[in-house]
Amino acid sequence: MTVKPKHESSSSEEDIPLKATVSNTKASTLKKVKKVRKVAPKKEESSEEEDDEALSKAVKKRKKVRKENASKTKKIKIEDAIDSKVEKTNPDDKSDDSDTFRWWEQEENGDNTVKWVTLRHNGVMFPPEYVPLPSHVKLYYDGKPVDLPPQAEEVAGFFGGLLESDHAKNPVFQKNFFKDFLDVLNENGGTRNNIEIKSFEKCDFTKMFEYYQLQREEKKRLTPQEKKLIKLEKDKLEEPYKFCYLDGRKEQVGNFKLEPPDLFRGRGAHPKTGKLKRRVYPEDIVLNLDKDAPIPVPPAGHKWGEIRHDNTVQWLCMWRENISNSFKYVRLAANSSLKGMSDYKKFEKARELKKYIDLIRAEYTKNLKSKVMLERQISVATYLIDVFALRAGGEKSEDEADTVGCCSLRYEHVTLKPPTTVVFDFLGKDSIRYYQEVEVNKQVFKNLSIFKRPPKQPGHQLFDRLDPSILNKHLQNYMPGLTAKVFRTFNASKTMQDQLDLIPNEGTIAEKLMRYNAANRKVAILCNHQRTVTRGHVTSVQKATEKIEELEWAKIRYKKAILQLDKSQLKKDPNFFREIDDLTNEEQQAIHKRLIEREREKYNKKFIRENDKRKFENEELLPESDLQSWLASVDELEKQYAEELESGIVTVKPALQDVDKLRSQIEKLEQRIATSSLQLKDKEENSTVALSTSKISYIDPRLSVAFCKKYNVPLEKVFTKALREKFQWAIESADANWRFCET
DNA sequence: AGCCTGACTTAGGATGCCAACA
DNA sequence: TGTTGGCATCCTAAGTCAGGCT
Repeated sequence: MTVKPKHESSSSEEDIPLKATVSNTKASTLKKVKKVRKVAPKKEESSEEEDDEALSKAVKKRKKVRKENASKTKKIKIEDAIDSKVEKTNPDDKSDDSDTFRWWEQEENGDNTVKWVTLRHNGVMFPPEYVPLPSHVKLYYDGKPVDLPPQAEEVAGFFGGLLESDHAKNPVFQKNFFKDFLDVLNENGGTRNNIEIKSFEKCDFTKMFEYYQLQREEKKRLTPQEKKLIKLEKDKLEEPYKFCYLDGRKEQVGNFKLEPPDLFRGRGAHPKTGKLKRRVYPEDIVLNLDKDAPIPVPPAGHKWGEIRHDNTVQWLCMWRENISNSFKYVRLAANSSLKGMSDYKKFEKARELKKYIDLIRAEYTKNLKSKVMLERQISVATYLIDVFALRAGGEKSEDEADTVGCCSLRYEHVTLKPPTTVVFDFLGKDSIRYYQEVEVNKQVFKNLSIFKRPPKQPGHQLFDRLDPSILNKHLQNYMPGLTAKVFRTFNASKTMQDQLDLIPNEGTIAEKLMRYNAANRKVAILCNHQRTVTRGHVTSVQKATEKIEELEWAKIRYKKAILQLDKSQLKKDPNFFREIDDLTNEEQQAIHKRLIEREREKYNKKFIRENDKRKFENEELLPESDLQSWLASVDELEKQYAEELESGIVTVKPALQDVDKLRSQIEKLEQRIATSSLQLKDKEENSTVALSTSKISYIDPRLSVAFCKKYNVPLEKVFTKALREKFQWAIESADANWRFCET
């Protein structure tokens, strides 16, 4: 799992003398960490109340809406209706290439507010209804099988499915799950065989877990044809929801599937993790379509919550979720024109920053010494956002994970080491740790120490005068539309461009690609884009390390062999033999053991496989003696190695009893060691860095397009199919000389 | 003027698939 | 010829930020 250090704040508080007067920070004005939310007092407490309130509100609204819309709903077969309405420009052409709306070739249209004129779609795809488990699969309580009502069984099953995951071991997750589970159980009349469930500890979900495992395996075992058939079926069901018509053009919908009910999997130390995310019904859903659009037919026996005709937004459907009472949307896919246009605008905005960045940097550097505390804070914050690509850092409520960004940094997140070293250590978005020990501008250092002066202490806001909206308002003074996040985009793309500029236009495609990825990695590190190490990472690193050790061992062994043939070599080239005693006896022994072990395994496997094959083909089986003789040869080798270790004299194949031959073997081994080491290093460095996020969101795609054109690298080597679709606008508009900004 | 909601982008983990490899 | 590891895709959580409301 990701590192989540709640490290002690080392209080290395140097009192830095300061010339400029700073407005006094009274303890009373300090924002406390855990600010009591500034919401209406009732909202505070119990989640049941909250849910009830939200529910009844929603119900009222729904009723109102239903009344309003009752007359509107026409029962038309929606698909036909949509298709008949659409005048296709090229009716027979199925290739989506010519279907695509090349908005980037159009005159730029300044109006942002109206997103479409017509919008038609089939609503959202509902998840299947719950299918109760077979009667032999049950939750056990205190050793006894429990008869649960299906609604409660479903919730128990959610937990059962996660049994071996970290979530299920998290006490907060358990507690939240158990409470919601009991609620559902009680709402549905309790257990049906009079077992009273009281304690989580007495619940045994293993039967459920095993059942899901079994199902999964069965699914895997299906023949390719069966799998294909199932997929075909699935595609057919999804088809109507995959596309919508936006201004008459067929466009892909992104998340056309409703989120199924589940246990909420909050990230980091989320207080609500494990709570039941309840099933969403048509009555919960608001549809957004144009006024004349046919209304999709809701599932039988149901009605839509509301029909809206708001062409200033880009969503198709929306509903409120019950975990934090916020909205979820069905929206267009990444390859759609609307998404493409906003993406384009995002990067153009970032490029525009280039025109102002020098001035902004000069000003914040100057204002680091401002007499006004707020200005100092703005300057330091802007500096941190600009130099270290921090996020804005809005305030969070108590029922979310405790994570911070720039403006919400607290005393304990920043450690100062004079003269100018700063250690950042905090949990950012998604509870990803940001840990950096960096050198900062002298005045920034001074200011940070002022921001940390008593009476401030751990828990207090570093920037007590600042929040993202103040900061953003300040930034707008420089450039319209400038906000904190623009700096991240700007610096990421700028970094990428600078890094790509350093790559020589030579070598193989593989080499160029490696360098492209190295540039990408620089950006990812700047943005602190991390990933958890994959399941097999530790073992695979170990394997690779052992492999290198073995190559080293083989190399040393050959060097010894050379000396056995010709002692005078040592004098001629002592450096070459320097490493000859590098491996201790224990290390050699360990290597021997691995090599021997592997040999044995190899023969054992070979024997089994060979006989399996023969059995299948009705041939005579190999006698056990064959295996024994193979293994005997391994025993022989083992003995040989042991003797070598004892005597220090190595035995090499007769063919290699020659100094020159040995030398050329050694050279080959050295090559292999070099490549393997490089690969290992790459693997290690990449194990915690996620390259994809910056590629998808921060690096102007035109940089990659220009790189590919200029360096003759096929585009599909750097952009997956999905990315090529998403960035079609960039692919078609950037040439080999395109620049993000002048350097 | 601050607060909160709504709508949008950005994010890492889970899952599924395919190709490289033994 | 099955395994495995790496990558693409799917999924949805978690941010940012504007604007409307009190």
